Amino acid sequence: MKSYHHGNLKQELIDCACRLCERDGYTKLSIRSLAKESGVSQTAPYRHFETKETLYASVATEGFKKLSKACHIDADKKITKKHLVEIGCNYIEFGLKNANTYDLMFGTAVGNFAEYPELLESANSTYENMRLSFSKLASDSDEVIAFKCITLWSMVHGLVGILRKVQVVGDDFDEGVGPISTASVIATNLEDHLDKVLTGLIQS
Amino acid sequence: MKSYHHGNLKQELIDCACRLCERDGYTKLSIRSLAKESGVSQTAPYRHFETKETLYASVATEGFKKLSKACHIDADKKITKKHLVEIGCNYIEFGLKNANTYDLMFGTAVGNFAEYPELLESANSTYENMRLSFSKLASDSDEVIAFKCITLWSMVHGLVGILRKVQVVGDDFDEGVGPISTASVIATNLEDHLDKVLTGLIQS
DNA sequence: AATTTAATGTTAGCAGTGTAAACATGATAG
DNA sequence: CTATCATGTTTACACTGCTAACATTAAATT
Repeated sequence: MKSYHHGNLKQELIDCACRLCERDGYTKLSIRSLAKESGVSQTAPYRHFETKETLYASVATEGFKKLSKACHIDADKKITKKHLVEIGCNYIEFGLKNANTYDLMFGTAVGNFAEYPELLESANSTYENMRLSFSKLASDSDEVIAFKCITLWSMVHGLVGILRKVQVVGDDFDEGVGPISTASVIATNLEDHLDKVLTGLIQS
Repeated sequence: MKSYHHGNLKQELIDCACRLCERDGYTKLSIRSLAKESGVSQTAPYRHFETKETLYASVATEGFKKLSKACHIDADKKITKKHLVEIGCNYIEFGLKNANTYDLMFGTAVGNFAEYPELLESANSTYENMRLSFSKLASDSDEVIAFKCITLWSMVHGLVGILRKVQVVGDDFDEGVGPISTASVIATNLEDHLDKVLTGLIQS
């Protein structure tokens, strides 16, 4: 009883892609399998996504929207260092819990964000979130605020990458004081850790 | 006049893979093109690399060796904060100049380092370099040293990722005080930046 | 030195991929 | 009611990773 036209294919493809991407990693995602999953012919997705990269861009856009939401602090409240720590924690938590999507968002799968306006906007809004919070924390110049944003962002981004990678780097010489145990300690005391590194940053 | 047996195929494949990987990114690397480039049949590489991931692992191993070398500080000298800054700078410089190889080393192309002993060793030696330097900087416990390593590593790793990504994130609202200009400022004043963030870390 | 064995190469072929071109269907605008 | 256009299908091409069966030659064993 299914009709020739699907009706809502694009959104269904995106949803499905997000799911499969997070489950198996974006490398394992194929347009054909996606089409099959949606009960549609192999090339139907091409009516909605010019290339595979366009599909990637859509998945990444969804990712940035979720990340933005996860890092959003209610704007009415007064912002304190604690809030910044919370943002950082939420960011890292997102990166660790949505590792495969995170790879797509920050890897090279989508080469040039500027080619995908929605992706650009969602990515920038993540930054804008952070910018706003810093601007409410202290009356810094725009330059200083941007500097603090980039610094915090690179810190939490780096932690996501290293915390993930360390798990995979072998425990030959760990013995409770090596990188793995240490990473695990950091991961379970994220707030403390971020508080520490943020203190220096905010005072600067 | 070429003989049936190549003689040095494995090494030539690795070298060639490193070159192509850095030039075009590891996604564009195919075993078949690699074989053609080395003047050998499509499936000859399979005598030396069980799967494509094994080849990736070899390229990543080379990458970690180079990274280790780039971050090596002569062990005889007394280590100062300046040396740590230099290590960080060299690390970041490597990441930015060998971006595609860096992706392979820190992405998910090679799932489990433990399956590739040489990769494991070369990756760990990068860490070990850092560990040694920190241990010569101050008489901290092994735990504290490991903590400082992970923190520094995540900082420089994060900077590599963000500095690269920001270039690609659109400049709609940059106007000289946005993320792009800021990232560029940080990139051209890496030493200052690392000095700043390291000061807090070392004192902790 | 002759012969067996193992390492390294080739050929042929399968299943899967991204993508383009030509065609089919049906919702919608005139 | 009809023409148009968005959306779907079929077919096809060039490419991929990888396997199996076979060829060649270097190395080990007798």
